[in-house]
Amino acid sequence: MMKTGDIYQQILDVAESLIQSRGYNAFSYRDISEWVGVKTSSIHYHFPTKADLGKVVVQKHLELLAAELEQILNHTTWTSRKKLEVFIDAIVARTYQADRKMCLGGMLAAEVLTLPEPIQNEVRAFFQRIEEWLKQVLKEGIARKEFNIHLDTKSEVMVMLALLEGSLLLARLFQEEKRLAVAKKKILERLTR
Amino acid sequence: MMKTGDIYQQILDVAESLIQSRGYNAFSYRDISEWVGVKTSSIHYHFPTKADLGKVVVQKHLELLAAELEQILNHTTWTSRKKLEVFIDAIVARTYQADRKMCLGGMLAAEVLTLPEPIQNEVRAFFQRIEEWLKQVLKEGIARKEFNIHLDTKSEVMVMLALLEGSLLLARLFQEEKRLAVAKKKILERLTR
DNA sequence: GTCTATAAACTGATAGAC
DNA sequence: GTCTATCAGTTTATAGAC
Repeated sequence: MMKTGDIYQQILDVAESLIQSRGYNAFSYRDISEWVGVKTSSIHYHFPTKADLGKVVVQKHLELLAAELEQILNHTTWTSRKKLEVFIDAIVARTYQADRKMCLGGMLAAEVLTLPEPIQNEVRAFFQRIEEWLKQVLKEGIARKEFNIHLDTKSEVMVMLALLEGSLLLARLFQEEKRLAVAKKKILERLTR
Repeated sequence: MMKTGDIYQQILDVAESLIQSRGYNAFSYRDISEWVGVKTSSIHYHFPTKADLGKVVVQKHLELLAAELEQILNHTTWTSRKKLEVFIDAIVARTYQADRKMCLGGMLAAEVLTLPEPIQNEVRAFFQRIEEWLKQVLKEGIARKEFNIHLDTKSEVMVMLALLEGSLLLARLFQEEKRLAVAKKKILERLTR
């Protein structure tokens, strides 16, 4: 027995999963139709165009992640380092460890030149939010003298994110989770030197 | 006036360009047809299936890159650091600086779960070759006491490549070439500390 | 080697019955 | 809200004439 709105959510979940594993250009309403068990016309009822669907997928994905990031920040007893560790673990858990999925944002970033503009904008918003959060944690760690005072937070955040995304891409290609462990270690090492 | 085999090469060039900007799943024989000026059936004459075409694109791309890497290595008067710089510049020149293209291997790595197996294997071979080369340069630099003796070359190579790929992805998304400059700087910094 | 013609499958999308 | 039926356009691919 399913409650109202359940199909709507199921469509979003399947679409998110398909984008993370196959990409925006490699999934169709038919795929979703088969996974959810409704006809493609029903999907169009909830999401008139594929661009609409894609946009909502990224929005909801960001909403959930942002809430999780907020929670991490609120753990006042955690060190800044611990917060970064939990963040990285959270990302890996919903990507590589979840059926070798890629980061939603990273996948769409690769396809960016083919995406409808509204989706492009959501993808940028996604990474901007993550970078803001990382910057906040870095500054906190510096203020607490936990991290190196001479860190350039702006470029340090860029490096952390790029290293994480690149490692997700390559770990998936080679099926080597070790690459993610290395990335995590090196990201954390950079901060205390 | 065009010599024999020219169409063959043109098809490869256009396909390579389309994959780097749009991805394997977002280009069609029709696209190539329009760019090259031949019918799609003529493309099938040269490359019976799309998988064949994709595979040859990656093979040739790797061949050219490998030759360039070989040449870099042969500059006996260059420092190891200089060799790495030239390598990074070469990658950026044929990606971001060439119409915001993505790295061919990186793009295909994102789509890996949707690719025909022969292409998947070529993509892995592509990155394996790059990593071998990087390892060689690192070891050379260490032997010359140019780089830190305590470097773990295996994981250091992973970090360099992941950071480069992630930066290409994000620089493209935000149209910020600065991200590539930062990546280059940080990659080189890691080696002498 | 390139063309015309054609096929069969798939795509995102709409109209209208229930 | 979901369905059936249908659309026009696209995709990869083949057969056969030139």
